[in-house]
Amino acid sequence: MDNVDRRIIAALRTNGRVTYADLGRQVGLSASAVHERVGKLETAGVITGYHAVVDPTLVGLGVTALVSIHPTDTADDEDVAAELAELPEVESCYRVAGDEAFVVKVRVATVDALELSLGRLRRIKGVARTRSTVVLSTRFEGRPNVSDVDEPADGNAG
Amino acid sequence: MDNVDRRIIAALRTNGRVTYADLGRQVGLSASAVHERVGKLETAGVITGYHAVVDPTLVGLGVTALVSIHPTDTADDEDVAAELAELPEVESCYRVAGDEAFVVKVRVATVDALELSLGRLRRIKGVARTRSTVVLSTRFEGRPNVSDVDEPADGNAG
DNA sequence: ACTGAAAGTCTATGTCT
DNA sequence: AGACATAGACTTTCAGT
Repeated sequence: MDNVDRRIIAALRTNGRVTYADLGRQVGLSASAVHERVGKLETAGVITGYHAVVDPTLVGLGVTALVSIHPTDTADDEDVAAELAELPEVESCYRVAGDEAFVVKVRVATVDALELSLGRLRRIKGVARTRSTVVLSTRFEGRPNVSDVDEPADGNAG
Repeated sequence: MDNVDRRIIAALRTNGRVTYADLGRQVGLSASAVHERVGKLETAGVITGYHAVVDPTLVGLGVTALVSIHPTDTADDEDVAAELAELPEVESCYRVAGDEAFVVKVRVATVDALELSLGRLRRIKGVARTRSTVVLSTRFEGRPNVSDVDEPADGNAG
């Protein structure tokens, strides 16, 4: 993982559909060299995928909520996580430190759908109670944190 | 927005680097037709971008925290949001209903860096206090919610 | 809105340095 | 690890329906 890799990653986080040829121009390598590096980054699990991002309101998912999930005394984390994964409206799922077991992000069409979803969440074995925070607006989301990538490539491959 | 569009979106959410030729095969259209549809979805703002997703631990960002930001009585939401946007470690920022003004997701390298980041957050004008929840593990994140897309295309363009 | 064709570009692989 | 060559695939545009 040298600076060239970091710049490739930054470029792909910014534009996941950039061509290898373009990437090569950006980092000063041939397309085939970039192709090889990206392949290795994918194989190594550094790059886990490429995804289109969609405006949720324009696809009928205008209601977002952050839901804290408090476990029962006898709850099994893995079982709870597995059941959360079954619910398509649960977009993200974090196991957290503190009173709650999980914090999940739920995305649904309407507040009615949110109510139904919360009902499903509460019915999961191991869930004692939930606490919902409705998102009024998403200022930004999933921004790439590309701190130290602006430097020129150093050429010293790792 | 017909079923074909929804299937195209679902495919691009799953694999943002899929080719138009492939997409065409998946939805039963020519590559040029798909190209045109995707262009329209982008122009309409339905598809807002394409991004590579990276394993945070493998790029030196192993510590994630969800931070509730409680405002002062005189806080200006927009100013606070603008200042949050300046901090690269703040990956997502939600304006929420309830006691807190914002919930943000912070991604940093170490707990020391988290402490520094929380200091920066608290120093923002309009921030009264913060409440941090450290993420122990991310079970899944940003999953596509593609509910009603498995049906065959109906061919009735909107 | 879609198809099909055509020109240019890119990918993916192999060889060589 | 990367450059270069290349065959096949893909993109992008345009005329036609």
